[in-house]
Amino acid sequence: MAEFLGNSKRTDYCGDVRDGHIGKNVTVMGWVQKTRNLGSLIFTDLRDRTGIVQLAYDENTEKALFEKASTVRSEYVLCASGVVRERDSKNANIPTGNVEIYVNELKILAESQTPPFDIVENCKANEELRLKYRYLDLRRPDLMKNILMRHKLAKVTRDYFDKNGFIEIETPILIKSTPEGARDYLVPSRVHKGSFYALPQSPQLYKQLSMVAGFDRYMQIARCFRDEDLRADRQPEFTQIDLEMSFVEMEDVLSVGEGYMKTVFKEILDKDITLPLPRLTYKDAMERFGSDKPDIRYGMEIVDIADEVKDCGFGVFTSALAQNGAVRAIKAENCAEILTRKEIDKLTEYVKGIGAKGLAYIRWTKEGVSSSFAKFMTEDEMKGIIEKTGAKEGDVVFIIADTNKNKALSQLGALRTEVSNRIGVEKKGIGLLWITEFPFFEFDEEAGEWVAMHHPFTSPLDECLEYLETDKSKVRAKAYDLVLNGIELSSGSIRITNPELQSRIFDLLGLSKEEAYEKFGYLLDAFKYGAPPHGGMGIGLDRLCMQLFECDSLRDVIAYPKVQNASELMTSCPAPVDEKTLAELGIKTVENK
RNA sequence: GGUCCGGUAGUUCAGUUGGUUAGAACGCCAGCCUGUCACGCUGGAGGUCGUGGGUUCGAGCCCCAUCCGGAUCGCCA
Repeated sequence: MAEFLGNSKRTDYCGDVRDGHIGKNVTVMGWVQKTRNLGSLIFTDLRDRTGIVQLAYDENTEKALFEKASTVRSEYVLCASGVVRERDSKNANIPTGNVEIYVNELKILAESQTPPFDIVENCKANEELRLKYRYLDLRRPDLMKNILMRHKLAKVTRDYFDKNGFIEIETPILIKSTPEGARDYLVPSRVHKGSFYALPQSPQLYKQLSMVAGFDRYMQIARCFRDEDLRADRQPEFTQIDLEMSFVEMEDVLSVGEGYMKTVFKEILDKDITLPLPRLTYKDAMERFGSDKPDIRYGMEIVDIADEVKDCGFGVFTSALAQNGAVRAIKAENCAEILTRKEIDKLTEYVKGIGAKGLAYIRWTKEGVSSSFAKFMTEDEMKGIIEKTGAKEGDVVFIIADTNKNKALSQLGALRTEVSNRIGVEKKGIGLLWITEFPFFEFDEEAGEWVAMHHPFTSPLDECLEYLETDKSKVRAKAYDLVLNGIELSSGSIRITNPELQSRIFDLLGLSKEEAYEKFGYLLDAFKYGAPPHGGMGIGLDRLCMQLFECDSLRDVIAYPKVQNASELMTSCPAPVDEKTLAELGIKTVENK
């Protein structure tokens, strides 16, 4: 039977009891990790968010108390008072292992059913089950630690930006839908039937308006929402460290951004990173790594072998080159034994899955060189490829040819990641860098038109303005991403504040004056009243945690995450609502087919 | 929307070519136990093999459908 807390007050957290407490009376509260009943001796490990301390009872313990202690089971909530004493036999494995609490008063504050899985570090239980009982999952030390560290990161973040003159401003959660980019989550309006609010994909326009207002430097730890399919590193609601600065150019924003990263790595991991961070232009990143978010902790860079194969007998290569395409290679070192024919076949399937026409390879084992295309090549041509890629015995070279150079590059980029994971390439250090000079436009093949790669308020580079109307492929933007270990951590840009340039851009994106005004009129109006030059960025807090705490999934750093179909298993949301509620909102139910 | 992987005791898993009563470990329950900390020893309970069909003399195993979870492509300005 559970007891009342009464006048009991905690004197110490479990994990804090140390040698210095010996001889003192303490009161601790927490959950039972484990009891070990030896007959006339009982030991109970009591856990709270700080750690574990051992409670002890022996033959001198009052009989009723001893009886009570023997009824205690896992996950019972206890309030235990007693004298801290040195242990007879110490446990070097835990920080409190020198001492124990010799209990003289015990309250069972709550009993517990046997939990559906063990509340232990590295719990092997299925994630589905753990998510259903998320409150128990969070009790586990590793997940508890992640959430506590996340708190610390948020504190470090606010401190850093406060020190640098940023003001935290809360922007609305119910906003106007701007159907650009990702799908919006919509909220029906009861008062305005048939009209909807949207949940923000980011506070983008509000932070720009805050610059017009004159706050000069804004930041917010902002919740953002996107109604798109989930991934291990994508949740439908996520948190951004959102910031915007006035009277700045790109260098100023990057400087604040990398100063923040340095502070974070120091404060959270006690690691030093060197500034300024390395930079790659988008073009170079694509040429070298086939990705705009390259993991630079390992090599395996892309090599152009066009010169080596341009006159060879292999039609796949020559025809790609003849049509202005590309033939590029990557070299995976010391993995010819791991990457058997069968493994290479799997990789071929993989690249075909992402649109490649095929995968050529050279595999150099102790037995010699084997290759999918050697029969079309002269010995010198093969030698040329091997020399150009620097391959040696034990290596495998992969080659992709495509009539579209960018496709070949991005396919090799994806292959590079896939191969590095499969062969377990060593990834050393912290792969933190800026990617700059993103293209302003990208060609949407399906729609057959140029669309904005970033958002339409991104400023083109000054020297690219002349190409706006003449050659969209040449226009680069004042847009920059921060990449950490192969994931996009942050994205930002300098914004357009010149109304004429803005309408030129809308025009080029096929947005009429009326449409533009309908969608963003309030921003365009605001810019008529003195808009300072400004720019900023948004840093993915969840992704940052994921990297800092070395987790494989965002779900490990978000207290209450959603699963792949965007539902939450603990509360079973989303859920239907009753007809009356829907009627109030002016919504008719549609039979779901 | 596509592709792939998984679902057997509370948990993690094993389960041969389709063949007698579906096993192990941990956990749980009971008893014993004076220094445990993965306590130990003895005994016990615990299963709609995700669900629904089908094939078969016979299905955990084969086939179809479906649900749930994961990875990934599309998607994510």
